[in-house]
Amino acid sequence: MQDHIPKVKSGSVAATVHHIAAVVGVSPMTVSRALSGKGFVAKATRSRVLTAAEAVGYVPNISAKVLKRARTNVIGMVVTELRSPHIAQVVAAVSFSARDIGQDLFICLVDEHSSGQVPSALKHLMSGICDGLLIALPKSPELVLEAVKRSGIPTVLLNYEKGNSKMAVVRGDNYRAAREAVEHLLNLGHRRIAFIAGSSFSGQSPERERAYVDALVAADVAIDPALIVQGEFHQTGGFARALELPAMSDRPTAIFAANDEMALGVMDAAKSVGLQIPTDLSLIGFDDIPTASYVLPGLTTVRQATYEIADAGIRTLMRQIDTKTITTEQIVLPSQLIIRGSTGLCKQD
Amino acid sequence: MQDHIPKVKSGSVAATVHHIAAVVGVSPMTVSRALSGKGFVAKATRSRVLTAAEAVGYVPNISAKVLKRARTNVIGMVVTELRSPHIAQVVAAVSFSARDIGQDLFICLVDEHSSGQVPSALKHLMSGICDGLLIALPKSPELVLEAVKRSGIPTVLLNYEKGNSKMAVVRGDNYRAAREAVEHLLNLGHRRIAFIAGSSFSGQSPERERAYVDALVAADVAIDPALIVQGEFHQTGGFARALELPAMSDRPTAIFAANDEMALGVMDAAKSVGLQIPTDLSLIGFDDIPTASYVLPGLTTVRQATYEIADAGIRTLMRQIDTKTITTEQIVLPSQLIIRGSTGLCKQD
DNA sequence: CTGAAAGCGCTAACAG
DNA sequence: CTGTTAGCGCTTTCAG
Repeated sequence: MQDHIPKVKSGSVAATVHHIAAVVGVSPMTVSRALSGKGFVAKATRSRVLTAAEAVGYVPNISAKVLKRARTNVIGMVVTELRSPHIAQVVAAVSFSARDIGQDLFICLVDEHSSGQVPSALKHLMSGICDGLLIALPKSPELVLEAVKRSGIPTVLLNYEKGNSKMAVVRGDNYRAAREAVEHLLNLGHRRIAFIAGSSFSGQSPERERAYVDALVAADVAIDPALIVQGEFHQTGGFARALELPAMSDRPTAIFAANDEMALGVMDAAKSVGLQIPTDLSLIGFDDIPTASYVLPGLTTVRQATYEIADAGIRTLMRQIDTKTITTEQIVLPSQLIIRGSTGLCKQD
Repeated sequence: MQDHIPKVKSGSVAATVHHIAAVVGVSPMTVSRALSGKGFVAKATRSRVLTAAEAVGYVPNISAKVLKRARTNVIGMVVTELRSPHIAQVVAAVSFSARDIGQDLFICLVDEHSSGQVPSALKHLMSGICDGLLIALPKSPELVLEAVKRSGIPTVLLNYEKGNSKMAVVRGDNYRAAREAVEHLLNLGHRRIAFIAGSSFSGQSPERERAYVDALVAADVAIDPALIVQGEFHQTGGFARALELPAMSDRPTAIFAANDEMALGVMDAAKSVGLQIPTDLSLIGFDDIPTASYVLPGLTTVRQATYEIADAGIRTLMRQIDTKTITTEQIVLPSQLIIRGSTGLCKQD
């Protein structure tokens, strides 16, 4: 008595396994089997089903799958910012990696100021649509992470550098590369080196700052708190901080910015106050965003292994999904100091 | 005999209306009504339901809603590129607008080279999860648009400037503003003006080019095909084109680039070949990406009404969704010429 | 005001 | 190799 099968695929009504079954003259279950490739279906039957499915433009309804707790082959990604070139690169890389292994990616931009609430977009993402979640929140509130962990959905954190998250993390190395960057400046003779910090939420900037402090201490250079300033990861932040330079009594001869955008801000500010880079001021950024290699002089910076991070993130997530096991490994991929024209010998000896 | 109700919300099993119903001692239907606010529920009952829902951290299962063809309050957005600052701005703006009216946004990055296939991510987006679709494909293959149209899902195209799409479109003005930009150069005395085109897929660059041609013709300046080059909307494209300048027999005194990224590429290339901007070369871009106002000299450009476009796009889409009517209006929002330091008087008279 | 029934599209599990 | 049954979580419809 299955007479409530939708009539015919007409215009805006999507085809279902029932339609195809009716066309081919088999049961919906056979269609399902033929389409999924699981179980036994006669070759002839299968090809007829496949042809019919193609003809009606059949698209399986994810939601029905979700309800059956079946795999959706969709993974969700959560970010708080997309206008940052580096984050955009990470998202693009993840998107490519996902596609490579046949997974679709739904990206969600959640409000960084979500006052103690789990964003509803994230709730949606957790409600079964996705097989797993990739979280790249530069400002991850612990509360959100808690909620995700409790939900039990396979999750991997990207570029999150903080203790006790008890979730799998894949990130680029911050400390070692940042230390190398500062040592590069020290080797060039710089002693007055400023650090422009980003936001502290993801733990990345603090690690870079720790490396900065350690490198100076190891070189017997006293830490001057006046040289550690806040740039909030924005170009405007770097710009504003650099504009203050000429007024300083003993101005730094080099600046290490916690990301490239702030460094580019410094670069423009330097020009506007008449400081030549690298002659008057050496400059290092972090991330190696595309612009870093086009500006003049080229920006010395630290390149994170973005594609490798994305790939490892996806793979780690897929492993959790496939094995139905939540893991908590921490994968750290090395970053690399890229020396370009923005750093030079300190001439103020 | 509903004894197959899941026992208790335990850890990773999401709470359902049944759980809440069991806790409160009512039927699932009453819970549904209380939660949705539709239909009549005694005040006391409602508040008990709400309390219980809050307590167990209830999140409605979208997929179940989808299956019932109910509204999901999720809208999907499709883009082919996220690393372009302007597109990132558009996506961010759309995301904000969506949140403002209580809708969640799922963003999907689809492959621009999707060889004649409708990307599976898009299929998923169309399979009921979303109430509507916002499409901002700078390289929209008509095939994809066709598939979307056939599916009957409410859709709005963003910044798509091509005829016969038969879908609603919201976009920034290209022709008028581009013409104003070229006229600005003409007024400064420039006659040798080059145009660096972007890709032609979205129809935006061709419109800007048409404005360029018309402006020159109206000013009795002959069109020199050698001055119309292809930059593919990339910074590298603009950079490469500009590097060729010094070798030209009668090099242009001004360049109009179809977007800011190419213009910034030109800027860096100009520096590297020893051309001063605006002294030796005037430069105009398009989009007014954040960097445009930070570089030195500031980049003269055309600002698209990004937030207004996003807002109008969302509103147009919501109207379609709310009224269950597919519309095909074309909304064009004015763009604005922003004059900064990269354009100056032509000195080669 | 509340409940019961049914079914959205799909697929495990079981039965032929 | 194929079909039947049942049920995922929700809401529309109809009945109290």
